[in-house]
Parts: sequence; C-alpha cells; structure tokens
Amino acid sequence: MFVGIDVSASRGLDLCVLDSKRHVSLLLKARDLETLEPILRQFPKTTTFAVDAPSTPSKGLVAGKEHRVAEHELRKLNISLYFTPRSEDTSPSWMRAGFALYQLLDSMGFPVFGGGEAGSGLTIEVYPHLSYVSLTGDKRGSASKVEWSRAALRRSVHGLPPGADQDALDAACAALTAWTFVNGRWVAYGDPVEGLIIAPRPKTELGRVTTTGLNQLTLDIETGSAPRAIRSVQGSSFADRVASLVSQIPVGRVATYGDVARWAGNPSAARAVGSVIRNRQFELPCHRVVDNRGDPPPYPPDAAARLRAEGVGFDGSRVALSANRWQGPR
DNA sequence: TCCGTGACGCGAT
DNA sequence: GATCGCGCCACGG
Repeated sequence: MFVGIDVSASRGLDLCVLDSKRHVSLLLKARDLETLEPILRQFPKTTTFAVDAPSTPSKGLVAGKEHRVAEHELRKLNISLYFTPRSEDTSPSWMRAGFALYQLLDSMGFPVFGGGEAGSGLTIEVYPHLSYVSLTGDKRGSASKVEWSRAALRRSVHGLPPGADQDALDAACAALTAWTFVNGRWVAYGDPVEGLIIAPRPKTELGRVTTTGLNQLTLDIETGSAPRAIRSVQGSSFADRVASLVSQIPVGRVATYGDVARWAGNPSAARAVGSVIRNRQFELPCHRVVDNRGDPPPYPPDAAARLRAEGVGFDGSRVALSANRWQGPR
C-alpha cells in the first residue's frame, strides 16, 4: 500500500492511498495531524509513506548557504523549491507540521529513508513538482498547474476523481512516487544527512546528478567519510561503485547481485552487476556475491569451498542467506 | 549511435 | 522444487 500526504498548514493535510496496481483506494482531507493520526495507525507495516514536506532542517552542508543539498542540486537543474532553514523554530508553520508528521510516522515504525535499501515500511520525502517534471519530461508548457499535474498522472494513476484539486493531485503524486520507490524506478537527490528527495526516474535526463547521484551518496555512507556538500567524485561510475561495494563485503559474509545493485543506487541493475563483476573478477572477492537463492558464482571455480573456509553456513549447495547475508555499508 | 549480451530477479506453471 | 519467459540495464563492439 502506498500513501501520499500533502502538507499544508492552512488547507490541512491531503492523503491519497494507492494500491499495488496504482489505483486510488482512498482520497481524503484532514484538518490537522490529530485528525489524521487514527487513520495513519490503521495502515499495515508494509505500507510506504511519501510526504510532501522537508524531512529535516538544513544542517549547513552546502558551504556558505542555508538550504539543503537536495535543494541545491535541484536548483541547479532549474527546479525551484522551498528552502529549508537551519532551525525548526524559524521554519514556516507548514514545515513544522511536516516535521511533526515525520516524527509521528517514525514512532509508528516508518522511519525516513536515509539511503541504502529501498523497500516498504519506510517514509520518503517527495516533491510533487519534481515528480511531475520527471513523469512528463517537461517543465510545464502553457497548461495551468492543475491541468499539467493531472495530465502527468493520467497514465500512471487510475481512478483519480475528476474533481480532485491541486492538493489532492499532489497527494496522489506522492503516493505514485512511493510506488516507484518500492518498484525500483526512482532516483534520489540530496544527502542522507540532510534528507533525500525521491522522484520517479525521469524518462528524459534532467541532468548529470540524476544518474550519478545516488551511488555517490551511497559511497559516502559506506566509506563513513564526512558528508560533502556536493559530491566531489563526479566521475564514479556504476562499475566503480559495484567494485567498491564488493571489495567491502566482510570475510564470512555474502551479498546477492540484487543487494549490490541496490547499494550502488540502481535497484533493477542486478544483471548488470554480474557483468561488471565478471569484468573485474581478478581484482575482487567475487566469490562472496551469490545469486538470490544463495547459489555461489561460477568464478572462482572453488567459490563454494572458499566460502565454507571463511565460515559461511550452507544449506545443501546453497549459502544460507538469512544467516550470512551482509547488511550492507553502514 | 545502436544492438546484442549476460555470473540477475520474479512471477507463472 | 525446477524451469521458463520476460523485463532490466550497464557495457562493449
């Protein structure tokens, strides 16, 4: 289940629920958080929430600026958005309402996604305007904002009431973005420390950051290096990220191709991970990367024996994944 | 460019 | 389970 929430101080909160087929199953407005809370508590643990509001105040990672890394990156792509101040107290009321919402969701067991593995049971920050741009590939032509929004959602969201206003559309857009997140069709902007903004993966390239963005950030997490305002290693390729990740799998642990793909920032590129590893087989501990069922790789020929020697537990000819799977960088 | 190629993953049978 | 089909995607020729 995918829940999008549009936060506004004056007009209240709009909530949209999408099922796995992206059909609107619920669309409502709530006056405030107290009104919404009992409804939120009814969603199952596998729900993914998407909130249209900043998840955290700025921490000053962008040198000399107040706004967050995500806002800095998006502005470079010509997408304007709210600037989040350094302190919660100086934030506008709708932002404070948003912070409270994230806090509530966290207490209910839906923490904010901070990099790493995408999936359900999380809360993501979204920015509907950005999602519309990703979906349509344009920056809104002559159409009015509502028309543009509705058109952007038409192909992807089913059962949207014709009378839906901008806030409702934004909530639906947020829910759709949650769907793309769980289904591996997303990109992230920003820095995990200052909040990641998730958007559907654009059909047309918005800018270089979209493709190199996530992994860079994943690498920053994994190396434990201090977060940088703007990732400096522009050149790091998917292959480099894969190599870096594989080389970090500890002795006695394994990862799946899919795991590596997710950590490298491209959840659906498991297959490509295989080809990258093959190209660099001699420089990597590639016996520690197994497939989804735990079958060891074809190279090196003694992969299984090596894993046993490292203490990895087996179930027949397959690695017992649940007990030996590496949890990933940080 | 464009196109074929896998050390994948998932759902259906 | 075991297989199969099909979608995915970074690479390289």
